[in-house]
Amino acid sequence: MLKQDLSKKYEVKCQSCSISRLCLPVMLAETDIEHLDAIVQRSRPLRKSELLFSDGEKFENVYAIRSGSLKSYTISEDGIEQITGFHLPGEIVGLDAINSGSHPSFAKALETSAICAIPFDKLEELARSMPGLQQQLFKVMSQEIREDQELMMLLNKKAADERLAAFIINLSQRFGRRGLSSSQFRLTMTRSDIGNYLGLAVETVSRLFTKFQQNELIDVNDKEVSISDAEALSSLAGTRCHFVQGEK
Amino acid sequence: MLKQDLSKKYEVKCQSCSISRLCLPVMLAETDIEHLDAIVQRSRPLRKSELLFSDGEKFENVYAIRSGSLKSYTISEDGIEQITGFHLPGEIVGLDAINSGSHPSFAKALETSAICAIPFDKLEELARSMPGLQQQLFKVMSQEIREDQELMMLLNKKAADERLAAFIINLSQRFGRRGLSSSQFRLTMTRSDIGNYLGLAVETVSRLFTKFQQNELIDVNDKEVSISDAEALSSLAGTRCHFVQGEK
DNA sequence: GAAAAGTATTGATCTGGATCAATTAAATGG
DNA sequence: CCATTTAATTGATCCAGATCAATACTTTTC
Repeated sequence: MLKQDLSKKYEVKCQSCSISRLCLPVMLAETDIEHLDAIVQRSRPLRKSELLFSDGEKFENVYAIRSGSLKSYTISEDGIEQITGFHLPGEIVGLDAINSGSHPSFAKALETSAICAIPFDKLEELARSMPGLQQQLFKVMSQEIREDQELMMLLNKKAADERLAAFIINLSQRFGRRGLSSSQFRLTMTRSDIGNYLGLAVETVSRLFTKFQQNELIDVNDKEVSISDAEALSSLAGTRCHFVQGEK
Repeated sequence: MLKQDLSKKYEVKCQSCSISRLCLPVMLAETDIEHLDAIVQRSRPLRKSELLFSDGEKFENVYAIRSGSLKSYTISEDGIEQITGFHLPGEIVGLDAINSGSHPSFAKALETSAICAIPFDKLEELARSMPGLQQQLFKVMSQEIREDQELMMLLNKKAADERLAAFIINLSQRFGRRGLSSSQFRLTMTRSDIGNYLGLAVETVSRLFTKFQQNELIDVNDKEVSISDAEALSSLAGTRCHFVQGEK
């Protein structure tokens, strides 16, 4: 590869980014996307286990995921890790830092991941002149609030198997929306991560994967999952499949 | 009271509102507050158990609480209620509806409560010309996201007594910030509401109140709570060594 | 102001999932 | 490549808190 290519290697413009329709530009006109693109900073991809930001770090950017996946988590005073979310391409990470001015959580790559850093002060300024961008920012944050409410229901009111089923269905839908198979995918997080997120012990998660397999709901081979009976899994999850079928 | 007074009865302007420093106007100049005040709609207070909005209702306003308290909650398909938050004066309710355009939750008054309705389209428009207001909106939403993360930690990783202690400490701090006593206050929600919110059975909540009283952490008389040992209660809410026995 | 409905407390019992323990499998790194 | 660490599975045991049950108290309604 030529030298000049290296410096441009990660320069996928918003205009040509494959997941822009799931990301901040979703509501923007072509010319507006260019303005957004102009403030976006791209750097070399994060490798597995590398941190995007840490608790206590000064808040300067929010981050859009272009490819790969991350987990975000907090660590309490007594050193206990709590995973607060898994993030896929098109999603915005770091919004929890706006209020205090410093990140209250960590974000770590679960696999090699390409990230766009967006300086928040510039984004705010841009949002003032671009109604569609302001709206999209409000929507993204609103959605995160709503999703946390659903998660609260999951953690407070659902049994272990319902939680795991909901988790798998949720991942499936999110993969589907990104143009990937919603019936077959690779888990980039460990069983322990899943348990941590869902408030279950690793052993319970492992046993449930085995049980789901025995009941022919899914076919699981280590990290590789394929959904055999989406209907039954959804009904166990207790969530209506609000996306009409037709995805492969 | 004279007739013309009735029509003006609830017209407490933002400029003279006692909790404006905790509400949206916090970062605004006097003239900006006037603009905000101009779009705020006030009506007769909600009485106990009246709904501010319901799941499925078209999203038009966000709401600022002037006095009283509310709970917000979702109801799953199988009819199970999940309380997602309790709201005090100065807090903004309804932000979870921005994304979908319709409310995904209910908000119900826990006592007689004065509410300001703020048309969101007008608020968005105003935010474009008022950087401080846009910033405050982002901050309020960011804070809600961060608080939900903390709650997730509480629900996933903490024992029943730690959850209730954290809940009481949290309420105490919020009352304090509103110029009320942080050591003595009235719970406006039922034991059942508290249990629902914290993922505990009513019986467990009731038993814990009794136990906290016996251990002289609090003094509780039905809805009236006074904190006797804030130090101990805080430490219970935060860190706790799982190996130490000694409680009977 | 009596009846009904909702709220709170306390005791007895039961159980889902945590914890402990052991083994196997898969990454990681020197 | 082998060695070490980390991840996953499966079995056995245990317990925090749910559930069931009974009573009392408090608020609402007619």
